[in-house]
Parts: sequence; C-alpha cells; structure tokens
Amino acid sequence: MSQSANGSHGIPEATVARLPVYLRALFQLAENGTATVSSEELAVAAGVNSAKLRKDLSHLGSYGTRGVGYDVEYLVYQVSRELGLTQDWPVAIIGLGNLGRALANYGGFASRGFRIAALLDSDPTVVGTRIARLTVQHSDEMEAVIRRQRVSIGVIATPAGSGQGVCDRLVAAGVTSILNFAPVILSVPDHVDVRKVDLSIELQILAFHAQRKASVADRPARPDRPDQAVEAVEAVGS
Amino acid sequence: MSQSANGSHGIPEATVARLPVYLRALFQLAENGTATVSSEELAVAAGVNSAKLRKDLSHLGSYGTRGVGYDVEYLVYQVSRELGLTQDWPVAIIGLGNLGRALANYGGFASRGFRIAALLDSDPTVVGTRIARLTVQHSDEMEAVIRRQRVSIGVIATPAGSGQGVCDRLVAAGVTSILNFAPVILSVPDHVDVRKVDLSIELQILAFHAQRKASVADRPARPDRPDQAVEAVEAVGS
DNA sequence: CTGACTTTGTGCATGTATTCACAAGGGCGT
DNA sequence: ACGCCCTTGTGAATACATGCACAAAGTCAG
Repeated sequence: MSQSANGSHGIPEATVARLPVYLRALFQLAENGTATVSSEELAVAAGVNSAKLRKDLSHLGSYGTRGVGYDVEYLVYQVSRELGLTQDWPVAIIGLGNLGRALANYGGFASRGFRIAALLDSDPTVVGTRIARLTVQHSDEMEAVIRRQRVSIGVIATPAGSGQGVCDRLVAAGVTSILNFAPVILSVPDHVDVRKVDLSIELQILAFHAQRKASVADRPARPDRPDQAVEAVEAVGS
Repeated sequence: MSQSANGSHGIPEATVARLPVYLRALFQLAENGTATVSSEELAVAAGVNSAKLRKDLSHLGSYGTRGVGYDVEYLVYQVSRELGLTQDWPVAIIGLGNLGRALANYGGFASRGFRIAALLDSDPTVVGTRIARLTVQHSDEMEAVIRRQRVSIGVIATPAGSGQGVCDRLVAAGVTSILNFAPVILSVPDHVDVRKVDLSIELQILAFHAQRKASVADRPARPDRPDQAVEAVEAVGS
C-alpha cells in the first residue's frame, strides 16, 4: 500500500489535540453498540467538520472502508495506540489542596493507561493522610518516589508560588511531561513538555466573547465603564 | 489609515487566548514594582516570542512608547478592558462534587471581575450545605437563580452523564457562556460559547509526545505492543 | 537643537490549519 | 458479473498564524 502518511513524525499538533476527542466519541458509540461509523456521524459526535476528521484520521493510516465508514472498535484501537494509551503511564500529583484531592479522586483519571502512582505534598498535616487509596508522601521524597515508581508524568496542583520550584525538581528527577494547574508560567528545558490547565484563562476568554456579544446586542457604543478604574495589583500567588 | 487594527471585531482568536497570559505576567511585574517593560522582557515572562507579543498588543491599539516600552499599569488596564474584566461577571457552578468544591474554594476564581454568584447541585445531601460562604441550592432552582443573580457564565462540574442536560437548561435560562469540566462533548446553539477544560485530554496529548520521545530515544523501531489488545469499552460517565 | 540609540509597530515571507470538492475505491443489490 | 451508490482519502484553494527584519518614532545625553 501507499503507506506514506503515517510515518513516525508526521502528525500535526492540531490533529493530536483532537484525537482524544475522537476517542471519547468513539467510546460513546461503542457503548451504544454501534459497530461502524461514517466520518460524518463521528464528526457530529465530536463536534468537528467531517473533512477535518477524515484528514486527521488519514494521518494515522487508512483505516476506513470506502462506502462503509470506520469500524468503531478497530479505530478505537488505532487511535489509542497512536496516543500511547496502550501502555502504562504512572502519574504523580504534587499538591493535595482542594484541586489536587479532586484530581486524585477523579475516576476518569485512572482509566486509559493513566495510573496515579504517587501523591506528594509539603504540608505536614496532609502528609500521611490517605486519599484515593494512596498515602500522601512528603515532597522531600519526590526524587526517590519518582524513580521508584517510574513516574513519567507529573501533575502540579500546588499554589502558584511553589509551581516553578516543584517543576524544577520534577525535571531534575527525570520527568519530561508535566501537566500544570498552578496559575504560573513554567519555564523548562526544551526536552520537557508542559501543558497548562488554567480555569482563570478560560474564564477570561469567555468574558471577552461575552463582552463582544453584549456590545453588539445592546448598542454599538459604551462597551466599557471609564469611571471605574481597574484595581491595579492583584496578587497572583496562593 | 494607520489606526485600522483595533476595530470592534478585529482580534484574532489566537491573540485573545494569549491576552490572559500577558495579563498574568503584567500583574507579576506590577507586584515587583516594575513601572515599564519592553516587549522583549514581557515576552520572556509570558513565554512567547517578542514579535508575536508586539503584534498581539498592536491589535488592541498603540499603547507602547518607542524607545521605552510599555507602561505596566496602563497596559494592565487596556488588556483588562479588552478582555471585559472591568465589569462584573456573575458565575454559577453546577455540580459540587470534588471538582466543583475545589473550584468554589479556588481563590483566583473570584478575582478579576469573576464572582461566584450561585452554587447548584441535584444531590439532596449536598443541597443546603455551605461552601465558600454560599449555600448550595437545588438544581430545580436553576432558572430562577440565574435570572435573579444575572448569571452570565455557567460552570459545569457535574458527571459526564448530566452534562448535556445541565447545559441545555443553562442555555434555556439565557446563559451564553459555558465552561465545561464534564468529560462530554456539549452541543449548543451557535450563539452560545463553550470552552472545555479536560484533564484527560491533556494527559493523552502528553502521552502522545512522551511516547514519541521514548521511541526516538530507545530505538526507532517497535513503538507499539501488538500482543496486548486495548480493552474495548471504557465507561465515559462518572 | 542635534544626533545616536532604543524599541515599537508592521510589511512580507513562511509555515500551519481548515475547508471544499471530487476522483478513487469498495460494498451490495440485481 | 456488473454497475450503481456511498463514503473515504486527498489535491488544491483559502484562511489563519508565526517570525523575521526594518523603517518609523520616540528618548536622552551633550
């Protein structure tokens, strides 16, 4: 076959970011007992354009059947494999405040290859407590725990102030994938991947669009309130 | 005409997504007492290329001074205003499981114009409890509460199964901005904005890159394990 | 007042992503 | 066995985003 596309470094970033969405839609279909799905149906379920979906899937290989569609189970396997979900990814969560606890208890976390292997915190009143069947260990043990458990993904759920420090120690201990929930911009060496999840940023983006909608709807003028100055400094830390 | 850019619908989406990051960097600088900042410095603090930063800011207007840089306080105000943060955005959180509670207690949430105005849940054992100075109300009250509090942004923190239903009710009650934490693809009318925050998706993206790194480092062959089939259906619900 | 120096704002080239539209390919009924 | 019909996979067109490189515009020293 004309195997071209699927090569080992050929998948665009935008496509990678959508594969998990497709995977979720596929699981839903499988749950419903659907055996076969067309690009159009899957695209609707995933909330994207069908041409985009087909092009995305074509980067993994030619797994559809013309005139029929895609076999759901087979496609689930191919996408999972491409994303690396057929192997085990031990995850460590650092910081067990409200958010860290929520993450530790979140069911969907553990599924699909991700396994919470360690919980770490520096607060002595939290260390030693059990959360989601694991005992919280002290941050001093970070390096040892990471090596022992072969942790490959670190989740930072600390206050902003500790974010960079924790990140540096994770990197030093050999972690090369980091998911950051702390509202701080992390700097890391090139070989380390960081993804951030930041609800404050998402809210601000929503506010931008909401403001636009409001100013269009009401009246094209007076979108702001010039009399009320913004309060200058807002602590970014915990 | 030189003034062109700043028009009422001229800001690219990619730029909007970065403005909150710049804002955070600016707050940090202001906290340090920095009065003026160059595009290069700000770019480093925000983790982007300086040309990109300048182009982004140029979409809001010409707020820098050549040879000097940007006045931090003034830029904070301009970016805040552009994002709509100079006005009040009442937020309702629906679903007060681990995640909802973490969000309600999250300090950074309340700052910068966002104000938690209501907490809603359908579980009778949760309704009536107080979280972060607010009493949890029953979901049945959703429409009334949203109108009374003039809620404009809804945060969905329910299990996946309830996500679409809650979303529909929010939309029906007039909410046009939704932040979705439930692992489900929401479908909404065109005039409604949805942003999703999905840690499982972020982890999968990290896994993809980690896998690539591993297979490049180890040996260019054998990136997959053909003997170990993927376990087929994984419930997506809570 | 002048000229050297700094940093912005932006034209242009390049790269990446999306979407259209259709030929290529495969199933299925007859 | 054949041809119709459906859906994939992809070339080509378009739209969007990034980054270089520099002229325009300001500061500041003397």
